[in-house]
Amino acid sequence: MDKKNKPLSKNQKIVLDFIQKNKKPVKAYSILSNVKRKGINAPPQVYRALDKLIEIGKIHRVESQNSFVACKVSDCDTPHKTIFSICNSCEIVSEIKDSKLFKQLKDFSDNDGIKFDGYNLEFFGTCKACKNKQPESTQY
Amino acid sequence: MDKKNKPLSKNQKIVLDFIQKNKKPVKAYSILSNVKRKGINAPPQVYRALDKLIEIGKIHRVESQNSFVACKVSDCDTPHKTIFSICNSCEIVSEIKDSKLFKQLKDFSDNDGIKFDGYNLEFFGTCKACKNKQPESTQY
DNA sequence: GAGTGTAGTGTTATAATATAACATAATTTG
DNA sequence: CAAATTATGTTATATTATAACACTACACTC
Repeated sequence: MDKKNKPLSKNQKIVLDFIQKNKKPVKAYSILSNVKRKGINAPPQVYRALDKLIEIGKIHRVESQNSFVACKVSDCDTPHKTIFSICNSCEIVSEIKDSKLFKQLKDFSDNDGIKFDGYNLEFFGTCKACKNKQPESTQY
Repeated sequence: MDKKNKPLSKNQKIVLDFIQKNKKPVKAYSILSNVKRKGINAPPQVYRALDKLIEIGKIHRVESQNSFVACKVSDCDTPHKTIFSICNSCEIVSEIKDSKLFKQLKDFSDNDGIKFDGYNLEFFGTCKACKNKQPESTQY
């Protein structure tokens, strides 16, 4: 159950390192080309590491971008309980921590009374920085 | 502004028809192979139709599956305001209508006070039918 | 109704994302 | 240490999506 405390393998470390260095989400093939000099040669090596890192909650997949981002939530040891905001303009992705929303999503059940194991929520909009850059746009 | 009332083009109709016939989300290349006899020959023709249908809210993209599903919400004329439940076992996708959750997501703003233009929420779990099929699994 | 703009179509080629399959090595774990 | 599990390395290929270009259909207006 303490998957997250298990030491990472060599390739997993290399891939995680690279993702953590980046502010923005990174693509699988961008990872690949950037870690080639560390001995990772082919896509499967990257994807395997990604799968494992996702499984233990160290990174998340940004579904709408096919990209990967390091988890910013300290106690997040599971996948699929994620809330992101994504800027349509600069594509910056932020992980949202909102305990009210967390709780709501965790407790949500559908019409059949089914509760869910996980969720992924992605908000789309224009981030503060990008809004300031384009004051001429019809904001209101 | 009444994009949704504009008549669909030939290819848009063909693609929408096929998607609406299917209970489950369909993949782009599955659409392609199924509408070849209607004169759609190549991926770009499918993807263009999909893009437009998404834009006018007739269909939605299920991000975690790279698949497409017809909109079940009658007055949904915009993309990116979607809530789905997805069964991990049978991959059935249902569009969730929950006015409380709708409102919450619509009104949500982040720490910067930024409101968002849209969102996509996907819940993952096991649907009722699949739970009944596997009563031996550790449910509780 | 000729000119112009916009949206749609058809086609070829290719880019970008992801996995199958197989052989081998390293590491737990009973 | 034997067995089982996990990770690695590699080649090939599957899947998903778009670029680029030529052409057509229709709507609008002058």
